[in-house]
Amino acid sequence: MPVPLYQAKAEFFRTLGHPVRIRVLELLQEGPRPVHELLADIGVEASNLSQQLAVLRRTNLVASRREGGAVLYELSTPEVADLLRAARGILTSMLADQGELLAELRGTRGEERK
Amino acid sequence: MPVPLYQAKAEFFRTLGHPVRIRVLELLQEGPRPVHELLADIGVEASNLSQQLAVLRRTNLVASRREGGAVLYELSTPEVADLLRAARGILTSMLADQGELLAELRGTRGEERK
DNA sequence: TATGAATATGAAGAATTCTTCAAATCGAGT
DNA sequence: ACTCGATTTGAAGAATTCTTCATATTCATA
Repeated sequence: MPVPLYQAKAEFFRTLGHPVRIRVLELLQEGPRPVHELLADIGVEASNLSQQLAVLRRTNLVASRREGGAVLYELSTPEVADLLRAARGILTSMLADQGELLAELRGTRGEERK
Repeated sequence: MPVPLYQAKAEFFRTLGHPVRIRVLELLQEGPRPVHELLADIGVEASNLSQQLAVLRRTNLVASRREGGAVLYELSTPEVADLLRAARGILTSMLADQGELLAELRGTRGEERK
C-alpha cells in the first residue's frame, strides 16, 4: 500500500477546490480557449485568473501554448471530464437528498456559507 | 447556467483535499467501520481523526451511527467510489506521463515537496 | 525600436484550514 | 451514582491559500 499517495491525491483534489479553477476546467472541456475568452466568461481580475491558471499548470491539469497574440489553454487529459462528471453526479444526488442548495441548482443565486 | 454551483463544487473538492479524509473514504469503501478501527489503520491522534470525520459528516459524505460502545462510519453514497476511481485514473496517467512521483506509486516512501 | 495589448509574476495582508491540547459527552458496566 | 473507554468539541496558534496591487514579459504592429 503506497503510503504518500494519499498525500498526492489530497493535493490533487485541493487543486480542484477553487471556483475559478473549476470553471476553467469546465470551459476547457469544450476545447482549447484563449485566456481573454476565459476572462470574459469567468468574471475575475486578469491577474487572479492568471494565478489560478498557474496552479492548474503546475499540477499539469492544463497545458498552454501561444497562438499569435493570445495564449491558448487546454485540458492536458480528457479524463478530467470523467472526474467532473462523477463529482456532478454525487453533488446532485447529495443535494437532492438534503435538498438544501437545490435552489442554487436552479440558478437562484445567493451567498450562504455553512 | 447555475452560477453559485461552482462554489458548491469547489467546496466539495476541497473537502476531499486532505490525506486523512481521503484515507477514511477509501477505507469506508469496503464497508462500515468503527472509529477505533480507522484510528488504528490511519495513524493520527484521535482528536485529529475526529475533526476530519466531522468535516466529512458536515458535507454529508459519510454518516455515523452508534453501535454499542463504538461509533460506526459509512459512506453516505457508494458513488464516492466512482469519484475516487476517476481521480485515481487521472492521477496515475498524469504521474505516468511526467513520471515524477512514479517511485511513490511503487511504495518507495519519501517526502519531497515541489 | 517604440507602443500597446495580453498575460504572467512577486509580494503582502486577509482569510481559511490544520494541528494539537484540554476539556466535555456519551454509554457501558460496576 | 461512579468510573472507564471511546469519541467529540472548542479554542488558539501555526501553516497554507486567496486576493489584489504593482510591476514585469512577450509578442505584434506601427
